[in-house]
Amino acid sequence: MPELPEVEVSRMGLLPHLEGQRLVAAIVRRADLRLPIPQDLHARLAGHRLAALERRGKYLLFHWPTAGGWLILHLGMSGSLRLVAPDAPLGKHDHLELVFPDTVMRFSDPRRFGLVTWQTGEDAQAHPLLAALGIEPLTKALTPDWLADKVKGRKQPIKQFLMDARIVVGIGNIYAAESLFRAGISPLAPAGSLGPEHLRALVAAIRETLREAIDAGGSSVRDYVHSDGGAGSFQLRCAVYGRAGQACPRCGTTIRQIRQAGRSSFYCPKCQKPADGAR
DNA sequence: CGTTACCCCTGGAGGC
DNA sequence: TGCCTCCAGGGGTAAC
Repeated sequence: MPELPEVEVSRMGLLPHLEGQRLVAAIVRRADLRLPIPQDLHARLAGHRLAALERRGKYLLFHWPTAGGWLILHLGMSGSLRLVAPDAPLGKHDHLELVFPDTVMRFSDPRRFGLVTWQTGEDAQAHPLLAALGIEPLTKALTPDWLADKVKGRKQPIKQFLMDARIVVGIGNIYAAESLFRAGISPLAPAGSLGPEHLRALVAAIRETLREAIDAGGSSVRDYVHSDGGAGSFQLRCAVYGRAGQACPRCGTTIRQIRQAGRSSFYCPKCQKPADGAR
């Protein structure tokens, strides 16, 4: 479920409840995720205040300055975070609990592709998993010119290129599909084949798609906290993703599903042209 | 170097 | 009801 917008919505939902709170206990229920959850989290963090909750790509960064570092969390494919009452029944896949005086944050992740780790020091980005990450798509770093330089000579299909976190972070399978639809570009188009017009449209499309998804989630943050459903309780209406066989909302042509690098892609063969001819 | 294939894991959906 | 297969919004690593 979680791409950049879902992670950002999680961050926004947690922030007002957790920022400045003193940790009472950290309880590891099951440690064997993609990386083992450190067993010494409680010893490290108990009694310390959470000073900030930031996001880098799809990673959430919990800053504990007085404990000397950052708790880094990734939701993987199936992870979610909830705030619950201390006596709420424990879920089958609740692997980590951060207990605060008034609430408990629970990290649930059925598939265990997520991770929790610790980075000592002032700079969370120094962690090996973060050090090589690409730019944030919602900052001014993402421009058509910057993208033009990156796609130069690349034959890789633009869909896979967009999902490469070493280039741009946060764009997963859904928002890659939706952004390309909005920009009128085929997911099959070689990245290097896109001209200035396409790149301008693509940059705008990525920004709008992610921003709208965050706004859609933000409006239901209240549902996210203290309820079931987690950060997935909001859903941006998709134009093409998951809509194979249905009519394109723009032109009515049947939406097509293909497979690229092992992932499903959805697109309108009429609205989304291979390279030239898109608008 | 760029790009693809495979792997980690559980659960839900659909066919038989 | 059960068993089987396929699929899932991530991403690191090995291999071509």
